[in-house]
Formats: sequence, structure tokens, C-alpha cells
Amino acid sequence: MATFDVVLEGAAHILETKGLHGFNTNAVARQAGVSIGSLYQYFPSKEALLVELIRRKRTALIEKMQDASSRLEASDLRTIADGLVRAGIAHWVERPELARSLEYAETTLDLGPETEALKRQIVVVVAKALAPHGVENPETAARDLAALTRGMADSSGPFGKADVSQLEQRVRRAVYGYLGISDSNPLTSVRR
Amino acid sequence: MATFDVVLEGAAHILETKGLHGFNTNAVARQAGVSIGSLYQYFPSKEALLVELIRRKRTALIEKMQDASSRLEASDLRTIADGLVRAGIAHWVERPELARSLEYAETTLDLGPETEALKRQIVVVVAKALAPHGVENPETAARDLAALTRGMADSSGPFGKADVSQLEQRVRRAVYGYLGISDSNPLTSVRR
Amino acid sequence: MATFDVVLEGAAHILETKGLHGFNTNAVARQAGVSIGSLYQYFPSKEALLVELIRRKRTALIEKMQDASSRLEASDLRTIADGLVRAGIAHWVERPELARSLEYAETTLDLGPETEALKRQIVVVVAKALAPHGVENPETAARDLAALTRGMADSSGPFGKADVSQLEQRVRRAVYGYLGISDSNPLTSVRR
Amino acid sequence: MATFDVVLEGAAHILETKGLHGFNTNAVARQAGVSIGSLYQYFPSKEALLVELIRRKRTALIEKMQDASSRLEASDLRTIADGLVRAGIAHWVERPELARSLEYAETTLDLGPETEALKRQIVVVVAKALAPHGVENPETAARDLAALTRGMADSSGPFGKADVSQLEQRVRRAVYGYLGISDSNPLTSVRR
DNA sequence: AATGAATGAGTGTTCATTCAT
DNA sequence: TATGAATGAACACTCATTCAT
Repeated sequence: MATFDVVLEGAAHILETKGLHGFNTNAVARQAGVSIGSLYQYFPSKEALLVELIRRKRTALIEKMQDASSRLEASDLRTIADGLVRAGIAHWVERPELARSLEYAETTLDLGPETEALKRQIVVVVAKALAPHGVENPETAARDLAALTRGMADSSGPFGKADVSQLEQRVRRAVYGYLGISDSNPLTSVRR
Repeated sequence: MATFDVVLEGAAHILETKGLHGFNTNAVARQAGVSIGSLYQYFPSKEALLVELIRRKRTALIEKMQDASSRLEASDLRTIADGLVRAGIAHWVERPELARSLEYAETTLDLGPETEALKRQIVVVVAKALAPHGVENPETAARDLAALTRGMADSSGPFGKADVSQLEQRVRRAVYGYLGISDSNPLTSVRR
Repeated sequence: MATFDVVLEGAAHILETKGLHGFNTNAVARQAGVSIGSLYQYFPSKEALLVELIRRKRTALIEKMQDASSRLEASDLRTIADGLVRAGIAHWVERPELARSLEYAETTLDLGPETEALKRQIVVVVAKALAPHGVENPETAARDLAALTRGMADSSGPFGKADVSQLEQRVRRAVYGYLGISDSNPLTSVRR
Repeated sequence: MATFDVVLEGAAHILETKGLHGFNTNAVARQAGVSIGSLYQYFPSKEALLVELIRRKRTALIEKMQDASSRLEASDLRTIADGLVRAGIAHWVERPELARSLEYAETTLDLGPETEALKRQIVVVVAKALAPHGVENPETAARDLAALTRGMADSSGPFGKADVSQLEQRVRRAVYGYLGISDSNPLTSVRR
């Protein structure tokens, strides 16, 4: 792995284990097994590390969403929703501590316009998948569904495989409700 | 206002405007219009400020939830859900930047057992309101609904009054879906 | 006990238990059960506390030495030496931690001329007791004997009654040697 | 000289001239002509500086004592005592202000077990030199003689060469007395 | 490229002292 | 007289960044 990536992975590891609080360039360099000088040859500043990590995370999410939505283009809304939820949860469940720190870092950081654009692009991709099925305000819906998924995933602690599939089911219920899709698996056991 | 509260409000203000990144004791003292020595007469450390802010935020949320749930005790699940959602959103919409920083700070901080307990208590209060209406796993449901609400509120940017009521409606849809309550106001205009 | 003395005893206690390192006016006031304001009504500064403690310690030593030397005025050198040693050791063995801190504090402090004079007076008192018995350079001898006694007492750790009398005997041997008094209780069992 | 030693010498200089009272890391760095950051690259804390100075002082004393005692192994007790006294005084007369501060610092500091051991080793070395000549309780004797020497040296103010040799002679008298060696140079001119 | 010693502005915290009540 | 809240200079220590090798 090239130095660039070694450093970036070191940064990710520190964020994951120590959070933003323990994130400093010396720690990152040490973790990456690289000198502090080398770190600065690839990244002009501490912030640049965060920006790059955010950029990658966003790009990966866009790809996942794009994938799901092109694969399911022809399907009905429920199937599309299922796919997006699955992709979204897969995303947030992978290195959740890292994700959390990056999410928080975004709020303070000055990401470049290019990285800002990625955020909008996620929304656009999801909105495009929802729009053809009569969802009103598809951009708002996209943002809401992403937020809802991220919120639930983030609050659900450390995961096993079974946990993830249960989480998925719960998120699906909320998403169906949001989108007005009637659910065949209601949570409350209502007498009919 | 007593010095204790002045300092705490200074801390809240800094978190709100500068985030955890700009949160340092000198800045807090300056913002509060108080000397650094005075700050340390009331708070033994920088962390203690965060802990107290978190404690207050949690206590306030518990009260709101408790209020809503006792006021609506006799009502049906939908009405209770509406009340909880309204209270939850009211909570997250108030000083959202502050809330975000505190949420993140929690992950690194060593809150005392007393403050930890508050987190569980929120879940318990909500779960108690849901349980009598046939909601399975009421604690998980409580956690999920809180997370979903917080996630959506957090992602919805700065708010006007109208925005809040729209947000509330969108959250309600997701919550109804999660709880298996059929919605009379579907988002998608589906032909029936 | 008057406030003045209460504070002073608080200061002594802190020095004894925490050393100069932990000696601060707030700690002293707390230990004395007095407000910091009251402390400053009796002592103009932190240093003033130390100076007064030193003054008292010196005065007490002078008195002990004076006592011994007037009581033994008519005796021979050995008896006088015994008395001075006994008094000196009694002095250093009482609150030795306190004594150690005060001794060190002296080196940095600007004691007033009056307190400086006390130091010389101790030497003078002892020298006066030694001079009539043919001791050369009685002032140097006085200083040496005091230093030797203090050194040995200080290095001999925490004391029981038996320890003190053993210490006394050992110091006496050194003092006899210094003064050229032949010892009837030699340490080494030399075959002659 | 490497930075490590430069800093250490700066620390020694400050202790010597300002005492523990004026001993702060910024002053040390300034004195050493080094940035505060550099100081902390070599010493993890202010205390570490003191510990290292103490360690070095003790090691040097052990060496001196070891030297003297191996050189004089075959000699009689008086010659050995002379050697140890000379070495001891040479030690305490060199930078006495520094020595005084380090001695006091010891009482508050948490020296590591390794550095604690050095203190015992000094006693052991001296005791080993004394034991073969019929000195009872050689460890106590070693401690006493060290204390007596240090006490007298410390109280004897600033030194010229002549002063040192006079001091040596006076200490020797006390030591002879302590060890039960008859002195050929008595201080008191007793008629025989 | 890579290194890592060096820098120093910045931050958390302490504590002697003051002064209004 | 007594109180103790308030002050802020001073100090311990960190960490982003540079630069000579």
C-alpha cells in the first residue's frame, strides 16, 4: 500500500479508537508506521486528512446507492426502498465509530466545494430512484430516509450479523411508513 | 444569574457557535464574562462543563417525555406517538448545534454513573408509554424512535416554525410505519 | 486558641503532611478551619507564615539550649555535651517533616534581620557553653555539632522512644570525638 | 552536548540559583537555550528532570564511595574512614545548593524503584567497607556517617580550598569518635 | 522521498491575593 | 473581624507544523 493510503488508514484507525479527541498528526503518523515528515508530504494539514476520509466515505456511499438504484430501476417502490435501506445500513454499520467522528468533523470543517457537492449528489441519486414512483418532494424524502437510517444505525451499538438484519427490518418499517407503503409485517399485534 | 449558570451558558454558546473544536476554557470564561479562575471554582475541569450540559439536556428531555406520556396516558397509540414526536422534535430543534456537539462529546467522555442512568431513563419512560398498546420490544422501539427523530431533526438544517411542523409530519409518518399504525396522510399518492 | 495560632498550626500541619509542594494558602486556611480572608488578616503573605514558623522553631531551640547550658554550667564538658545533644535531638525528633521543610524554606526565603539574628544566637549560646572548657573555635564547633546532630537525626527516619535513645548514644559518640573527649563506650570492639 | 544533557544542565543551574521555588519548566528551557517543546521531548514531566538529576547524583556518589573503598580495601579503619570522608565531602561540597534542593525534592518525589535502590546501595557500599574492621551495625554506621558528613558540609557555607580541608579535618574527628578510633589531633587542648 | 528533532503558540489548570459584603 | 467569590498572572504540558539532513 502506498504511503498515502497507509497514512489515511492510520488516521481512520485513530479516529475509530480514540475519536476526534485523540486525533493528532503525531499519533496518526505513529499508527501508520511513518514519520511525521512523511505525513506532511502527502497531506498539507491535519484537516486535509479528515477531508480526504470524508470524501472517500461519501464516494463509497454514492457508489453503493447508485449500484442499488440502477440494479432495481425496474422494480416497485418497496423493492427499491429495501435495496436502499440495505445499502445504507451496510454503510453505517461498517466502522460506525469512524463514521460518527467524520460526521461530526464535517460540521466544523471547511470541505472544498468538490466534497460539498458529493453530499448533494447522494441526495440526488436517492431522489432519482424515488421520484418515478410518486414520492412527493423526493429530495426531502431522500434526505429524511438517509437521516433516519443513519440515526437508527448509529444508536444501535455494536453489531453481529443477526443484529444487522433485525435493524434492517426495523428501519424498513419506518421507511415504508414514511413512503406510505403498507407493511405486511406490522410491529404491533393489532386484532383485526 | 449565578456564576455557575453564566459559565454554563457561556459554554453552551461556544459549543453552539464554534463546536467542540473551539471549545476551550479560556474562550468559555471570556464568553461568560468571567475570569478563568471563577470558571474553575465551579467546574473542576473542562470535561465537567460538558458533563453538566449533557446532564441538563437529558434531564430536560426526560421531563418533556414524561410530561407528554402522563398527559396522554389514556389516549390511543397514535395520539401518544404524536405527543412523543412533538416533544422529541421540540427538543432537537432547540439549539441543534449545541445538541450535536454534546451528542458527539458523549462518546469520548466519562460521564458519571448518574448521568449514564439518565440515558437509560429516557428509554424507559418512552417504553412505558408504548408498552400498554401492544408494541413489541418497547425498549428497542423507544430507542429506535428517539434515534429516528433525532436523525431526521438533525439533518434538516435551520428551522422556521413552518419547517418544524412539516418535519413533525414527516417524522410522524415514519413513526406510524414503525409502530404499524396505518396513516391517513400518505406521502405517496397511491391509487387504491 | 486565637486565630493567629490556629492558622499557624494549620500551616505546620500542611507542611508536615504535604511538604512545601502542597503548601498553599487555601489549603492552610481550610486545614485551620478558617477563611482565606482571615488568614490574610493575620499574615500578609504566604511567606510570612513560613517566617513565623521558622522564628518560633528557632526561638524554641534557643530556649532548649539556653536551659541545658545554664543548668549544666558548673559541669564538665562531657556532661554539657550530653545535655546539648539530648536537647538538640529532642528538637529535631519532634515533627521532623515540618523541621525539614522549614530548613529548606529558609534557603529561599528572605527572613527579616530579626529572624536571621536568631540563627546566630543559637550558635552563640552553644559556643558560650563550650568555650570555658578549652574548645577551640567554639563558634565553628557549635555550628558543626548542631549540623551533625541535625543531619543524623534527619536521616534516622520515624522514631520510637528506644530509637531516640539509641540515636542519642550514636550522636554522643561523634560529638565526643569531635570535642576530643575519650569515650567509655566505643563502637568498635577493638582488641588491645 | 546533546539536548538531553543541555536541558539537564539547565535544570541543575536553575535549582542551584533559584531553588525548587524558581524551578519551572519554562525557566529551565530558557536557561538551557532550548524550546519548551524540546524539553518535553526528552523529559515527560517536570518531575522527571528532578528524578534524573537525583539518579545521577546518587550514581556519582556510589562511584566515589566504591572507588575509595576498593582503593583502600587493605588499609586500616582509620585510613578507610579518611578516604570515605574525603570522598563524601568532595561530593557535598560540589554544587551544594543543587544538592540541597535535590535532597529536599526527594522527600516529595516518587522516585522509581531503580532510583530508590541507589540510595540503599550507597549505604551498602559504605557498610561493606566498614564491616571487616569490627564496626557494629555497619549499615547504621554507614547511614550515620553519611548524614553527619552531609550535615556538616551543608552548614559550612561557601567554600575555598582551605575551608574544605579544614572541614574535612573536623568531620574526621567526629567520624573517629563515632567509630571509636582514638584521635591523635584532639580539638580540645587538654592537659594530660 | 523520508526522517525526526526542534519550535512555540496555545490550552488546561493552579494559587496568591483582593475586596465587597 | 470574618467571609469567600472573584481575579489573573503564572505554570505544566500538547501538538500542528517546519526544515536541515
